[in-house]
Amino acid sequence: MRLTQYLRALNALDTQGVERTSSGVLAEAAGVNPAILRKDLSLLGSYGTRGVGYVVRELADHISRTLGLDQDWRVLIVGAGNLGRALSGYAGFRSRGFHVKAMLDSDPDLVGHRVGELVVRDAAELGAVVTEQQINIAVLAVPGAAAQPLVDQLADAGVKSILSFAPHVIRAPRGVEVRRVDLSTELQILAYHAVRNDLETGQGPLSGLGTEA
Amino acid sequence: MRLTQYLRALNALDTQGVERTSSGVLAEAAGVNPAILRKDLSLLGSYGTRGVGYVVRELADHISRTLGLDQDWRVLIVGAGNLGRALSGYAGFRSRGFHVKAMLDSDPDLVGHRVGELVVRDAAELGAVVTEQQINIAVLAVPGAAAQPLVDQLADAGVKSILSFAPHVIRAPRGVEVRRVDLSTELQILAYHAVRNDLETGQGPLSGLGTEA
DNA sequence: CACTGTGAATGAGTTCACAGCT
DNA sequence: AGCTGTGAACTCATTCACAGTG
Repeated sequence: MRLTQYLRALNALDTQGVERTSSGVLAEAAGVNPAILRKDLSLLGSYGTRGVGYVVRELADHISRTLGLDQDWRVLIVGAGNLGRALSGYAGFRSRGFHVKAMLDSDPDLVGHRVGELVVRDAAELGAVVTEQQINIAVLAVPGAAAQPLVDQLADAGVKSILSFAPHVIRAPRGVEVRRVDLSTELQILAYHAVRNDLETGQGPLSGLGTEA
Repeated sequence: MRLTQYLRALNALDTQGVERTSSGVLAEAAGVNPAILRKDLSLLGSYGTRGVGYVVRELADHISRTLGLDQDWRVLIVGAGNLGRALSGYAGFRSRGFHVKAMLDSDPDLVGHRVGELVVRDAAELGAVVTEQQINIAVLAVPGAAAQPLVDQLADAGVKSILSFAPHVIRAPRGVEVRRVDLSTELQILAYHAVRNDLETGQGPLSGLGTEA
């Protein structure tokens, strides 16, 4: 999503005290082509001023609202392993309106332990926790095989947005958005490119193949 | 990269004792269209048998080689915070040929501490560590602002593949592949979709906008 | 005869280029 | 004069549909 990049660039400009900017400058900062930036923004309904450009603060606010960053997101982390714990403390979340409200694990040895300000609760309580904490986003930091059942349970509990770190293809129930981040896959893609570059120096016959994870 | 998904699906089939498969079955398992799967595989030079299908093990090996998973990847993790530590212990890495060989941090309080089997070393030693440990992939788990200088240093040291978790747009030096995983961005994209679905139920006027992070 | 490999058709997303405001 | 907003051209990826083959 390019909007997030624009927002970052705008915030950077804002901190620097810049009040107005143009598609050229902003596109440069966000690392994209000016034309597509203008198209995105116009599509978004945002009004720049012809001959002048965009008002930084105004545009930033507008994008923030569009991204839903003005509302509070209540996050549940499932899996209290290393990754889950790292995520719960991740600074970038809080500052953008994402609040980690609860943490679950199925391992009895972990249940009851403190992680930061949270106490790990039993995965069996999933439904109750979602309701009680009014969770609207879940993050799965669990082994691959555990992911699908959890997604189904979360969907039943009414969670419509899930970010999964499990290395498994997931069937998302209707109306539920699942995004996957697979760390091994990211490294594999790097490895793949490294091999290609070493062997062929440049574009071999294999291009495309969906560069996305 | 779809190859990684095919490989996962193939390995799953292999463990189940399945010896042969078809583009239909495999595509289903990988969650893609059979046509593109065949196109990918043919492009890759792999030979299936018309009227029969693909030999699971053979194809899996072939893809593994193409992805460079038969060679050893020596990984350096920069940043020994929560995320860095979680990554260093991530089980999915080792099993796919990625070996974390060293860990750096610039915080003197962390330098010298053990993390798993590693001892955290000073970020100032970056060049030396890369050479000595023959690092070929680096993972950045550092605050946003620190990323760009580190990428430049890594590039100078000869590292050509970098995975960054820093929330910053990065200028990749020539010949260096940088992939970014931005956790906040992932959540923002989810939040964005959640808002859209709530308000408009379905495809509003805003589609496209580069669904990739 | 079933299933691969692939040219041709479609479609999505990006870039160009310029008309239209301010 | 300068910069946005946008139709039209283009590029790249995906899907269709079928000829070719074991």
